Order: sequence, then structure tokens, then C-alpha cells
Amino acid sequence: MPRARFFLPILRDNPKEAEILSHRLMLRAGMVRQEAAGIYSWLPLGLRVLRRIEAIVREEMDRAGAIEVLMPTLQLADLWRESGRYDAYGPEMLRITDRHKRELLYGPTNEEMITAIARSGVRSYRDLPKTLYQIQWKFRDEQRPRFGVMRGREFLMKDAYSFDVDEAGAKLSYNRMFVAYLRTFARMGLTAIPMRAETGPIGGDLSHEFIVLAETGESAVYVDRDVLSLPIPAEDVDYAGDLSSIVEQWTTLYAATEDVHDAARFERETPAEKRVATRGIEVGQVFFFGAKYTEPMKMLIAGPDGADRPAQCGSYGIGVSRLLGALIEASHDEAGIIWPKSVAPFDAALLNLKVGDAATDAACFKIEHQLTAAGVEVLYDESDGRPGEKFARADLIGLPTQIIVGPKGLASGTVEVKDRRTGARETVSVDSAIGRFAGFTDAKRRGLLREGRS
RNA sequence: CGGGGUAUAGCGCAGUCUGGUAGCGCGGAAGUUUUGGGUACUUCAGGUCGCAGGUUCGAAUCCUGCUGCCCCGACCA
Repeated sequence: MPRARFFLPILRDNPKEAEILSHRLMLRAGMVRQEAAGIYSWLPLGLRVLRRIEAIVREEMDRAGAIEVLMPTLQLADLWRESGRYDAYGPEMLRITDRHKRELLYGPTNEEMITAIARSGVRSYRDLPKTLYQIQWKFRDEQRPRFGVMRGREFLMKDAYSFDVDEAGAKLSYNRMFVAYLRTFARMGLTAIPMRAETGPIGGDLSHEFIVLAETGESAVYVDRDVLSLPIPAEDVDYAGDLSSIVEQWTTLYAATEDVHDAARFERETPAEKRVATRGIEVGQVFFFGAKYTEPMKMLIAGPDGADRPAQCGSYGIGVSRLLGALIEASHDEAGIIWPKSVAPFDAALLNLKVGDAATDAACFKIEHQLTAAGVEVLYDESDGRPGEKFARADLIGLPTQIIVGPKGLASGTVEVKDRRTGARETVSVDSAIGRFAGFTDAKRRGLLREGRS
């Protein structure tokens, strides 16, 4: 993609409203544009990352056996009256009236609607378990949105809901989502740690928040250092099998947010040299809540004994748009963003240092066309500017690989390949620069681009 | 929702106190120059000064009301 054809409104200066680093970088790199407090347009570069994150989330949900649906953003108030939440939810819920004076709301979450959907299609224990999910925009009218997409009012969320006959089954569904989350975040190059979370009135131990460690996180967290190096379940993990050992492994060592932090217990269970106190960004949560909605909404399941009982449910969220911010917080340097290969908006930046020079133009043309034909997504900077600007821009938007082509190198038949993460530069032939992407597309398609876990 | 700010060109700002018809830097366009880490210079374009009302011969500037946005706190995927 020639940069001139793309839409990439890069800002040279920091916008004043952007306080935290990820927000500044997103605005500077032309990824988003604020339209109102906590509401953003997604510009092409940001949208590409959003789509790649979605793709990973979708693949891992599907792998774990969840089934995708898509529910509307607008919901009828009456649906929420069934569960009693219409009046309970408060001013965070955006309420709308249509021309017929019908009361609607912009969904902040979808337990009611998914329960209504499941209720209409599931009658017997034979139909369960089922886990349904969607990736859809939500709206929560936060009193004070901030931190860019990390805490917007409108945000893209993956929300999954499991339905089981009994609590034992629900625990299995919970574990499947738990394991899928470990894989999902790891594939994005993130170390997201499941931490004990408040379970509210339901109680029990079946709620975890997945937290990415970052100094700029919203909440203080306390973890055992050893959690950071626990193994991620492999691609061929058996979701039909017993996953409890994996969950146990990840939930035994101490890891808690400030809300539930128990300092005495932390000191008792974790040796001083392994205690890490830092801050974190919540990127996902898994939660078992039993019959909280199925009971009032009468989603009753006939069991093997013929008796009806409410389905046992859990919900599982991932803040998809928030992940953009979390990824940048976790992976950047002074020059800009450093995208993990798995979510980068383009796979490589091609920098033509001297537009108009016949040899340079020809080499760039060849590289762009051969890589594009091989399925490697290339952003080609063929602008008529100084090399310094191109380097600065390429570093800012953070594509994993830069292919730098100029007359000096071409005089000896070489170009430079720079790794954005390590900064390592190699001088190689044009063909070799192209050749090093052999197998890349296949790895990308299969979701095998893993590096940069931070 | 309490408290505090702010609104002037695409972005960042000055001008407001003391009323006289808007300016700087960056960015953009044209050109000269330069050419491997944001080159220098010249010229040009670009603004209903957030909105509404008021005071005045005259309002970015003074007064009143409203709105947007930002920051701190409480709240939150």
C-alpha cells in the first residue's frame, strides 16, 4: 500500500488532551480521532489493528468451542425490566426514546438479550452446554472517560455467555474460557495475568480479571513474580478434556488487584524477593453468576430427571478496543509504538529514501510487488521527503520490520532490514530482503506469529 | 456527580487585564536548496476568535446565559 493512497494523518506534535502515552501515540500515529468525550473514530491504521485483535479473539473463542452471534447495540427497556436491571443500572446506561415513545437503551452489556436468545432455543439438558459470544460495540456513559480508548464510553467488547445444566458444567465452561483467554492475550504478545476478582453477591471463587502489567494501569496489583513465567497452553490444548490443572496452575500463586488484595496473605504466601507490586490494565474478565438472570427471566432447562431448573451461566468479556491502549502501554519506546507481529497494522514498512532515483524506485517496486503478491502487507513510504522524516514516521507507527532502500546501499546491491523491536539492522540483497518473508504469510494465517511477550 | 481549568487557522499557542477590526511556531501549497535519523530559505493559502444575547460609535477583549472539552477526586470492561 503506497502511503499516499492510504489515509495516515500523522501528527508531529503531541495533542494537548492526551495524557497517557498510549493515547498520545495513537493520536500521533493517526489511529483514532476523538469525536466526543470517550467516543472515537477509528482511522485506517487503528482499524487495522482492531481487526487483527478481533481476529485473534475470534479464533481462540472458536477453538474453545464458543459460537459467534451478533446482537444489536439497541435493546428494548422491557427486556431489562425482566431481570430487574433497568431501574438498577443507573445513569451509566444510555437511555433512548424512539419516535413511538418506546424506551430503548444502548447496550452496556448483553446478559438479558443473550438469555432471551438462549431461552428461545434451548429447552433440554441435551442442548447444553452452549457458549455464545459476540464482538460488538457497547456504551457505558462513564462520568469521566479518560485515557483514550482505554476508558471510552463507546468501546468494542467481546462478550461471551455460557449456559450449563448445573454448576459443575458451568465450571467446565468457565475453565474453557479461562484457558482461551490465556492463549488469546499471549498471541497478542501480552502477559495478562488472571487475578482473583470480587464476585459480588454470588460469592464463590469463579471470577478472575485478566490484567496486563503496566505502570500506567488504573489499579494497583500484587503478584508473585513466578506467575509471569508460567507456560501458556498450546494450540492443541484439549478443550473437551479436563482443564482444571491449567486453571489451578495459574490461580495458585498470589495475584490480586487492590480491590481484593490481602497484604497479610501476600506476605505469608510469597517470598519477599518474589513480591511484585505494580499497576495493571484490566483487559478481560471471566465470571460465573449462576442463575442470576436465568431465574428471573425463566430460562428453564429440563434435566435428565424431567424437572425444569434455571440454566447456570457465566459471562466472559474482553475489552477489544481497550487492548489497543494496553498493547501500546506494554510495547513502545521513545520513538513510538512497537507492534507485536500478530497485531501489527501492516507487516512491514518499505522506505524509499530517494524517490525519483531510478534504481531506488525500481528496487522498491520489486519489493512491494513481490511481498504483496506473497500476502505480506507492506506500507510503502514513497513520499518526497527527507530520510529522517521517514525514519521517524516509521518508528512512530511501529511496524515490526522496516525495509530501507536508498541509492547508497543499492550501489552495492543491498538494502537495509531493520527490526523495530530490537533496532537491529542488517544489510542484505534485495532478494534476500524479500526472501526472509518466506513462510511468513502461512505463519500469519495460522496464528503463529508470537514474539515480544512483555 | 463534587472541585478546578479551558475554548482564537489542521496541531500547539500568544493576544483578553487596559475595547480600535487577529498574530507566532509547526503542519499544508509553490519554489530554490539539501539528501541515510524530522535541512535552510523565499512566497502563498488558511480563522463566523465555542454558541446565543447584551453594553458600546466600535467586542476575541467587558457583562449575562448556555454548550463542548480537559484535569483532580468519587465511579468504572
